[in-house]
Amino acid sequence: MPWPPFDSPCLVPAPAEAGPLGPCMHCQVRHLAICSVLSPAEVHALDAVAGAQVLTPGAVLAHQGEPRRYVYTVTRGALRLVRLSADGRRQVAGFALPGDFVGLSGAAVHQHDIEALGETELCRFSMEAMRHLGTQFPHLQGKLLERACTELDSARDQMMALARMNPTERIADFLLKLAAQQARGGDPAASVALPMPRGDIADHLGLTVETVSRCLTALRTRGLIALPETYRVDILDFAGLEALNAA
Amino acid sequence: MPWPPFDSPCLVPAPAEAGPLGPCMHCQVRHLAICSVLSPAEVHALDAVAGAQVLTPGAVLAHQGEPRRYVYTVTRGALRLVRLSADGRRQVAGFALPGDFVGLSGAAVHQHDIEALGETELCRFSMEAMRHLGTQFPHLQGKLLERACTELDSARDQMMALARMNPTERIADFLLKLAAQQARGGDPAASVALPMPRGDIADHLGLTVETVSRCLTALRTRGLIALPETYRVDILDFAGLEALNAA
DNA sequence: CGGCCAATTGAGAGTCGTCAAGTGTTGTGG
DNA sequence: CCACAACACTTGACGACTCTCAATTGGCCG
Repeated sequence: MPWPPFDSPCLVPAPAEAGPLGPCMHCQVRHLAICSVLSPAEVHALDAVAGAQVLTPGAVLAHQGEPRRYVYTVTRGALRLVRLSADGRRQVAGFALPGDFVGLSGAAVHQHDIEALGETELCRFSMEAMRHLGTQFPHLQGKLLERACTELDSARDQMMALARMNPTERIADFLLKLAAQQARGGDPAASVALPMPRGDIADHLGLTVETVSRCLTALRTRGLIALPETYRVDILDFAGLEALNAA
Repeated sequence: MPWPPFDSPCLVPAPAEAGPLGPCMHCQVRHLAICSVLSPAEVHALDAVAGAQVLTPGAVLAHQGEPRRYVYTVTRGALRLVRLSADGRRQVAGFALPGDFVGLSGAAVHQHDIEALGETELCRFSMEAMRHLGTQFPHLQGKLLERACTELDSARDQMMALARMNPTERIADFLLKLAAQQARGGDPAASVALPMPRGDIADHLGLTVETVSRCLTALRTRGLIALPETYRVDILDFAGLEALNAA
């Protein structure tokens, strides 16, 4: 089984301030990414056009170049966004964890392959329905804009990492971001699950598998992290990792 | 005078399909980036909250960390967005040319220094006014979302370039993008102005000044470009350049 | 128990960054 | 009007770092 294990469902609890809204009738989880500040009427309208979907490990949700028809929120598992160039070079644009929204793009066709890491559950919305809801509820569109801007900020962050950090710094930066992403606003946990194989990390950070492995070993040797399992990292020294990428 | 020359005002004509709208009363140019599909009422409302601003070469429009109060459209000249890390590493996140919109970000404070390359003219909108207009005209918010998504796509493009292309390919990619950006939808011109010094190109592409210089020389030697002036590149072989970055 | 795949570890080579010198242009001051 | 100084760009030599290639280890499943 080449796929990393998913022993925990990774269900993210809804924030308390979301109010007394029930969970989505389809995926049984709030659409955290876009709903946490919406009104009950808006959440209900979203639920009405949502559909649940389950992916087996390695399943491909969308292919590069296909017309885009849906957007998604991840409710369990994880996705990777992969771009392949004509000559075979591979770039992992990012990973979507529970609570993340997938599908913010200005293009009419998919810019990436979207693939499931482990068993993954999604909530699906047709883009047409989203457009309709957007005109009906300006608040929803404002929320989407906010989210797009946040994504833009983190994309620029990643550019800085790729352009100016050495491999060890990129790994440290990646681990800290992953911890924060999994914590979803709460305190980052010291033990971070790596839902993706080394090759995906490498292609995400512009490195090779060997370099990723060497850097992880180096961080472990320096006492900053521990590697209890292949697909798990324990962060022993947050400050030490942060000091590496003096952004 | 360390600043690249700006002999042409770079004023971009409004697209014909924009309809019979007059130019902005402040900057005398349509706010192309956001107005081209807006209604007359919306454009008028935008004009009413706009203010013109002129920057001298090297002037700093905003500092990293300052609270964000305005968003801008560039109408003449060019801007660069610069991020400096604590240990002095420099990253140029991007360049804004006439017609570009500056200020899409989810953060409350500026993530970059914004500096003028050559003499530059802007049209300025307070973020508060934009928010107000957004609720008043959902169409405007939709247009901003669309634009944010486009920016997101190009940011991911840039990540691919930084992660997986060698220096020569990055330069080729950069020149083609710059040509397209200056053409604004029309056919890219064979002669491309470089409003920025070599150091900015280097910090934009994650390279050093020396490497940028060597790669430009290499492209010239291979007959793909000509360098009639320091701050101008003639593209002699579009297909050849595109073949380099087989994305 | 053996095969398969991913991850790790090691050795060698190529590329790009660093340091240094040289070239060209611009603007200033004699 | 010319000389010089300042600055950016270019070119060259060298070295470090990361990629490539190869072998080994480790875990999971048949």
